[in-house]
Amino acid sequence: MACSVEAKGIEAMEEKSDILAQRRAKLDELRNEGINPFANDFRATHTAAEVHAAHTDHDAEALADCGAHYALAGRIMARRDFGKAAFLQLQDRGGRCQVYVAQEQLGEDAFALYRKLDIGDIVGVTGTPFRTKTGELSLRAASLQLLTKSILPLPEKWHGLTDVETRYRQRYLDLMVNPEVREVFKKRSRIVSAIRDYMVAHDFHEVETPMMQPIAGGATARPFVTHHNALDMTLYLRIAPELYLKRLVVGGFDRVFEINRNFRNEGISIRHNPEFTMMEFYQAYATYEDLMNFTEKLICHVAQEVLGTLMISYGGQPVDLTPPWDRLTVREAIVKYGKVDPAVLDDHAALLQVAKKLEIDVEPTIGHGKLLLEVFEAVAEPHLWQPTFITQYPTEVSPLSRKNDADPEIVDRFELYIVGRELANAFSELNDPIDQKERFLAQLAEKEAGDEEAHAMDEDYIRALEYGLPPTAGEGIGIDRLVMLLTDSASIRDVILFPQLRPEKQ
RNA sequence: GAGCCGGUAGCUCAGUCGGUAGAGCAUCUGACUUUUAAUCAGAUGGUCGUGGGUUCGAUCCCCCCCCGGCUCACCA
Repeated sequence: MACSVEAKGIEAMEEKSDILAQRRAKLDELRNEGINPFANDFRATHTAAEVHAAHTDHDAEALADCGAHYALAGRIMARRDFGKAAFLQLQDRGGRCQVYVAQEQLGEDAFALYRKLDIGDIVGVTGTPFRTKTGELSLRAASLQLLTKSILPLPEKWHGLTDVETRYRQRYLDLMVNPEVREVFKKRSRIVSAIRDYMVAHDFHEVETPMMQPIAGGATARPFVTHHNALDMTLYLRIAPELYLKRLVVGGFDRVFEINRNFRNEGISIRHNPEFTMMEFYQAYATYEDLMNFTEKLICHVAQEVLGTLMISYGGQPVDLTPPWDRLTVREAIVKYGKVDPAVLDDHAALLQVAKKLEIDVEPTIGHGKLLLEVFEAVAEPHLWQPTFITQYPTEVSPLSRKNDADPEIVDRFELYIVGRELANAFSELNDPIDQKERFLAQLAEKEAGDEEAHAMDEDYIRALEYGLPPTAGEGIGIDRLVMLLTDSASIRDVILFPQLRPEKQ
């Protein structure tokens, strides 16, 4: 018995020293005093940003006379106590506002409550604006109410939260204490809105197509596999919406777009997350050349709208988005950046030698088109820092693109590169059902030969083409990568709120 | 999947050529009615990522594993 009493004593001591336990004890104390630590009867009239905006030009005298009265709600991010008065930083969705709490204004009871509050608590404050000695616009609290008690301590006020793992796992904390992170995600939202507005303004119709597909088509990538119990069937998370969107063009939606997630069961890197956001859009009676012009205008519109400039910087290097952007063919890019003799580009054996010299790992049986693309990616891609359209892709690597009328070895396709990264991929769509079926069959042969990423046969898509897909051009724009570019973010995880991580160890 | 780097208090970090650890901030107690990382005095706080090995003794050395970052591979 004596033993258990002693154990209890130790437990109590440990509890007293533990911040979580201290905060829990405060919770109980507040409840015992009849205060609801999770009240929901406060209505803010303004945000911190609105208060600042209303009084930017007001000096102390003007403020005293303005007669304004505000109710703000937010989280206490900092406090500086001076006995019977204190300053605190209140943070809401619009920013921060300093609040001056003094026993003189609040009264003894309310001030006693204030003293029980902690950094991290969410409160409602009413009061009048004034300027402190140092000129900071502040709210003189007339009343203070606890709205939500926080029982975990916030990261440090000066260094903040820098541990990358914690920032990704506990994004709520990251957003709470790192204002620049909040800005990135606000910007992301504005970018998506600007894109959507631009598309709608150009008569595109927004749609949503299946994320769970019986055939994962529209791209070459390994899919995630799942199972529907009631239908007892295998389903794939989509790797692209392409084939569904084109079905809609067949159906008469001449201009469609979708901004949504794709899922690809592949490696994770600074540029790849298993789920990522793409905008795909299709325009009937247009060609890939029309889309190049459109893409320039779209991205410039977004940059101008969100950043107010076309001269941006990424990773410390300038990027000039001013149109017109450079246009190079795959071959021209290889010659320009790889210092490769143009004659070699048509000589398979010689090009294989070039690839070998570049230490590109290629199968000896590789097709010429694939080989060209491999060499292009090795020698040219890293140099494409300023916005550049690359055209004339080999037919072999473009199973859904329309062949060029003059040269069937290439297709009417472009990819857009900025800061050495592929940002968009577009082509005039293949709308000949017989040609499409043959390309699917060729892909099928590759699949049987062991290529896991080869495109699957989609009979219904062929059927749709047999009804007639008007001449159409389509494009996919990687939204995450565009956001990375426009927010100067080094990692895709910095523009995805909850990037994929392994589960936290318990 | 491979290579390199990292994991120490709530947060940001230091440290121990092997003798069970420190600082700042946060927290607690006290002082303080215009601060701006407020200040001053005192105090609490750690299974040093997990498991094993070597050793009289491991947070430190060795091995396995877990988690993360970067590079590469796959890809957008």
